[in-house]
Amino acid sequence: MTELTDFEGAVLAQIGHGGPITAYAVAKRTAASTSEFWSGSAGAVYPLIQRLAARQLLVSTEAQDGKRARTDYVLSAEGRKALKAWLLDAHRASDLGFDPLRTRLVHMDQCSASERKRFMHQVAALLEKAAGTPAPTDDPRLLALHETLTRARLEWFKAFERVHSAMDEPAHRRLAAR
Amino acid sequence: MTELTDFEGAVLAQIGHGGPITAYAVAKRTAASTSEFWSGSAGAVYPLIQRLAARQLLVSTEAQDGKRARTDYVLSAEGRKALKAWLLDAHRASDLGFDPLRTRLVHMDQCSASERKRFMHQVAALLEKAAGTPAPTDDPRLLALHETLTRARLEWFKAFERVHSAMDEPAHRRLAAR
DNA sequence: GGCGGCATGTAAATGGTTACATGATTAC
DNA sequence: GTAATCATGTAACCATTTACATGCCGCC
Repeated sequence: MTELTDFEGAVLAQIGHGGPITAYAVAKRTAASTSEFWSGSAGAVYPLIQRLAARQLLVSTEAQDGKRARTDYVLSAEGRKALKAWLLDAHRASDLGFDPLRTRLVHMDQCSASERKRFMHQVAALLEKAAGTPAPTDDPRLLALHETLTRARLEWFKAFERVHSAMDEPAHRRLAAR
Repeated sequence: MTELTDFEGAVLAQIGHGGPITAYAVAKRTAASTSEFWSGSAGAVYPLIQRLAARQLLVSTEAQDGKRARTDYVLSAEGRKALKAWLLDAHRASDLGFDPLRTRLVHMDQCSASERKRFMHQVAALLEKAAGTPAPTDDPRLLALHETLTRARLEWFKAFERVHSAMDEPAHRRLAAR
């Protein structure tokens, strides 16, 4: 069996936690998550869940809601095993992944000081806002995760800003400022 | 003109900084970056650069290295404009993006305490290692960015660990520990 | 009883990955 | 002089996105 992709793992984990659950509900929750990295579109989620079911990681049960057919999914034993292998993969977990902010900050030297200043201001405001907004959940663990994450992100950004702008100052100003 | 993807932006930025440069060099630098999110494979980079050139964001010049043909690229004026629009997009920049660690931590309740403990240990070790390894560059700004980032990531992880394990303790132990 | 939006999908386009191909160059 | 590796790609595959299709439900 080939390894789960990260999206497959995330969906499997959602089903493992919330199941029995429909593909529609998985899509909606994904779409509502704090990151915009996965859109949670039907076009992604329905085929993905069908693939997982074909691999026997999910078992489906047909149900009827009045006149509308519905398919509910839960993890199979195999599915739970695959989920754990994905979840507990420390090497994959500790990669940096993709951060649109980091990706841009690396190249900040390619714009003028005023452009940079304006950008840093805007970003700081958006990060502050994110840090002030609780996660869309009532699970205290997820709230804590989101809070520590957004706060750490903001602190990191500020630390970088300090270092970066310190480097902008010519040496004599840096000395004079002591 | 449609918006640049993040990978297109990152490649444009590399060319803007290092140009004139070949597709091969861009691919190699991408492959050597600290994140494994983009593989930097020829199959991704060559077509991407061809697309950017077709959109007139790059200008190419043919050169000869002994017997081997080579194509060098630099930004056009349009290309620099597009790069800045991508680079200074504060809204896209402040999204969380994709973090394989965050994606997993959200679901840590789905494994046993011992599995979780082992995982957290392994991850902590890997993050410590990353924080102790300087970025593969000699640009002091990038070094600083990488250092603040890896340190912040480690601090965030530890903060989460503290909160999470505090929640594991039954109330009387939490009180007794005062 | 018609209309907005809910629930369930499918189709085409896009963009990245792995794997392969091919000729030039370097190391031994 | 031949094996490894560099440099330049192309091809087949795969996952995700946007856009579309369709029938059901609740509401006015």
